[in-house]
Amino acid sequence: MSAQDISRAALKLFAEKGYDATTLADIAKVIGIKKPSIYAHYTSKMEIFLTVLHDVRIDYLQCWEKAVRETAGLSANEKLRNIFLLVGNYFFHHRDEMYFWMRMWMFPPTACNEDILRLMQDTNRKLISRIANIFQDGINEGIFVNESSLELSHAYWCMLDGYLVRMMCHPKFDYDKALSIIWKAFLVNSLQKKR
Amino acid sequence: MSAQDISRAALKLFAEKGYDATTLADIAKVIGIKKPSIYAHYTSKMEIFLTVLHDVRIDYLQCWEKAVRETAGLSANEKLRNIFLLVGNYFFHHRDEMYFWMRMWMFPPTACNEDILRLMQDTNRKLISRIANIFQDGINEGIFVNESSLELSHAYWCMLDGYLVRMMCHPKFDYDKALSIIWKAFLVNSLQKKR
DNA sequence: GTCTATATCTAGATAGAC
DNA sequence: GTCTATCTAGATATAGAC
Repeated sequence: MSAQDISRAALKLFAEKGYDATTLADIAKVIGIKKPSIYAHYTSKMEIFLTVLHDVRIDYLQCWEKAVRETAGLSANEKLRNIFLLVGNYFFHHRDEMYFWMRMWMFPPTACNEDILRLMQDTNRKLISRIANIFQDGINEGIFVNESSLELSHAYWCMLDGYLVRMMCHPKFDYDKALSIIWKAFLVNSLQKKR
Repeated sequence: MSAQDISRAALKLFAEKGYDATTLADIAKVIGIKKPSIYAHYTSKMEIFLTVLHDVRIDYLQCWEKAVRETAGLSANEKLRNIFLLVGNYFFHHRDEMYFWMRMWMFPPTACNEDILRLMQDTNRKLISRIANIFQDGINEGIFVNESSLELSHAYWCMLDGYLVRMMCHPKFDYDKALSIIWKAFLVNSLQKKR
């Protein structure tokens, strides 16, 4: 039994039920040990949570690095479309991470201190900037209409967050078909300059 | 002291901290009574929650009725834009209701039974249908491209949910400016038939 | 590292006086 | 309707044996 076995089980439970509703007994039961044994690996419940958060955050950021790398040669428009697709696909195949991340982002446990909340804000702000920069490139190249790139990024993130919300709350909905329509509705035509 | 004083205080706390992290002592303290006095008005914590949920749901649905009524004479395109605006505006001025509703929608308390979860699903499904019907009208009138109206509604709801997520998580962002850009990005041009 | 036993605390809920 | 006092259950966390 390793610390990682515990954090993996904890991720699943924190994602499903949230921090407050998950007990150490729940976690212990999943991996087949008793509650006090957890303290041989972690000093507190919060330490488990922070470990999970750290891991989920790192993986999520790596997904972004990968997405940016893979779309490096594309036009601004295609970059945006493919990053949307890659990030959406990442969470589609990492449901626990999605639930955990979104829960933490929107409704963090009250036990979290200011530093952790700030980390979440900073992390998301940086990702918003990344998208804004791509929009700015597109504007500079004359592909997009000249709007504030930050506001455009927020519009993009509305779509992305909304898409994740639908993945979480409408498990049956046809996410592939929806994705193509969402993208068609959002960006394919509307923000591009008329020629 | 009335049952409504209690449910009002509970709404605020449930919205901020969630069901699990809110204690009856918290609620009692806000309205200046002791914990056991609550039981003169409610039989359990869950009953308070269900009362709050009922009230928030009714108000939210009334907001929709009003939005539909006020946009009755408009074109499909203008209907969609104005409903988005009216619903967004409602939650902008009813922050507690927004946090409560979104929290319940995405991450309901584990103590909620199946009936309650189904009620949430049904409520949201109906609202999605409403938007789909407006899209269908627009398609029939030749205003919109001929895509599945249900999928178009999901795209619309991505924007709306994403917009609410930003209201919750980016309290400082300029929601008016964002709204106009979001709408421009989303629907003004892209789904309308080229003439 | 894992266990049993236990300490400590806090929650929801009840009893009964006023 | 509100209070004090209390019950009961379940939570995090610790002590100490193996």
